[in-house]
Amino acid sequence: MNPYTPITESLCKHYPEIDPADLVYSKPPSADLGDVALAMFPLARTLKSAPPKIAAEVAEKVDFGPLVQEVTPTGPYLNFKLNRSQAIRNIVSTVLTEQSDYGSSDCGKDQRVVLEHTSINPNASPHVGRARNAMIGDSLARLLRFQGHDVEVHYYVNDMGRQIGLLVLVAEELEDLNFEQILEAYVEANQRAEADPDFAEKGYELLVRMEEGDPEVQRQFREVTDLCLKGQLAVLERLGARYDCFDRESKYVRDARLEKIQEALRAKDAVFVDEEERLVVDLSKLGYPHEQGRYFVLMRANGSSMYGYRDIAYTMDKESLGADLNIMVLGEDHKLYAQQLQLILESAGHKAPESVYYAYILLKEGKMSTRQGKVVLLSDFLDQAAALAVARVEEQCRDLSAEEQQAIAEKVAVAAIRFAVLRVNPNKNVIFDMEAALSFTGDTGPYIQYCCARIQSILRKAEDKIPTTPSADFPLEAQAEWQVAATVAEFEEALLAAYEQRNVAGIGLYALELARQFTTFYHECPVLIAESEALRLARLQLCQAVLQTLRNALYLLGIDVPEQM
RNA sequence: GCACCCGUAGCUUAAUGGAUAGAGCACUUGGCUACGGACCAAGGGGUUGGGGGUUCGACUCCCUCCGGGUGCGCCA
Repeated sequence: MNPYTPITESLCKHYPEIDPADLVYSKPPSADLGDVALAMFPLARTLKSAPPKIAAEVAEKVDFGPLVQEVTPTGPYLNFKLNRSQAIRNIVSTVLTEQSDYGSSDCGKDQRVVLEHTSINPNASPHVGRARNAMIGDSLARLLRFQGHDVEVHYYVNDMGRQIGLLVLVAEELEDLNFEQILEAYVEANQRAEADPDFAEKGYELLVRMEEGDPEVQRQFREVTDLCLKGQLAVLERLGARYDCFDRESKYVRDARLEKIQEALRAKDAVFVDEEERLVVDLSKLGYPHEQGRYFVLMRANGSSMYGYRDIAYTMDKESLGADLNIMVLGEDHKLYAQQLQLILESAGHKAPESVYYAYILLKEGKMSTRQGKVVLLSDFLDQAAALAVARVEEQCRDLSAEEQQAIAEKVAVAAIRFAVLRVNPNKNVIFDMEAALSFTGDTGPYIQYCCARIQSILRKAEDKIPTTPSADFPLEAQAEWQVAATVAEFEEALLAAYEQRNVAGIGLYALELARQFTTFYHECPVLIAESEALRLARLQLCQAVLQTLRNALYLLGIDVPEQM
């Protein structure tokens, strides 16, 4: 919602040539300048005049109606002092009416989306680095749905390939393999393959038999990957990530569509068998401009397929679902690979999906390393965070059962990790600081949850049924009241930016800002013991509106709001 | 070597090319007879990696150098 539309309308009425999209409202740098500011720069071209001149002229000539109490031109800016009571009333009323839809601009209406994310290799317990994909993907799915899209979330299960072959070999030697042992088994398998060429060769042989359809080998692959996937999903489930479809890579080994791709490549003379008998694509024939990354191997000499070959079939399969948007979340290490895949698909007249990239999560000590044990496992983090949180909850929510306390602690733990990861722009490396992520103070998910808990505490104590329509007598005009309401009004714009940029980081920063504004209001403006009944009710409604907005924002980040904590 | 991403306060980070670069952590000082102190108020701390350029105006765009991340023919 935009509470400033009356201003826009007045301006456009006086200057019909103005494009309303050029009117961008912002907060003035200092509160005594006014309640809302409007920059004149974008109007300079259409009105053929200098911004400061425009500001002065507009302030003198345009009648802005009852919402605006005062207009002051300040250089190239126009600063408005508003009838705050009226403006806040409009904002609160909108939120209380739209409730859990508040903030949606419904821009994805009637559009279907296929979104693939997470797709962790089934060989180990997910660490927080891998989980960045799941958190970004899951939040993106929530945002797309919130904006009206019909979203289908896909998870590609890499249930074959050399790594699984080696894992099967190690698994054979163990009595009963469980999920916890797989991380170790995987490391061991790789070390052995490096040291012992025969062992490595056995892995490749297993792969060939798998692709040829040997039922026993297929059973073994299935057993190992199922075990891994099940364990991984249990951890991802704690994060709140949900998937609609699991697509197994092994399904795409002998896909008929790959023949068509080969034909198209041959027609452009872009595929050849190299000196080591591999089937290779020469991407330079498809317009790839560099020497590095020019070759893309489809099949090994022994006839088994490479990952990319199967992925071509999988990508076409997703394309055939006919969605309006086809999006995948990828680590930045896949950038070149995705570009290569795109060239191949487009050469055969297919459309590659839109990629959303994210950079790696690093530790303060440097890169995460499985072999050196320098990883933070997601489950370990959640366990530690929940243990810390439950100690606090036991103190502060004594009337609750142990189960309820544990459930709250788990929500706090998830908020801590999801917020710590999602608030950073995805193209930047996240420096993951275990201590900071476990502290729950400052710019954190639990801080926002705490703000919500306080609001709910007020609402509980008020015991009023809060009407969704604010009364005509709505005496909110204090600075803190205005600031928090104005921030509430910015929600839709923040979500639209997140949607367009496919970047949910802004939602986290927005929620943080709103929570901070509310806390200032909370300390300055007593609600339950306000001077008048009208003021008390208006403030309760403002509280309700802030809570609703924070809930909606946190929902998009996959963070639950506990009633108490 | 080539390509892509990043570099902002001691640390972690924010800013559709626009007003005085905004927060959190840490540090200093103050605030609980409380609508919940997982909090608030105030303070110190910045040549936005270096150097050029474009622009009325650059953290933002272009060039270059330095530093970090990522990728570059039988891993997935």
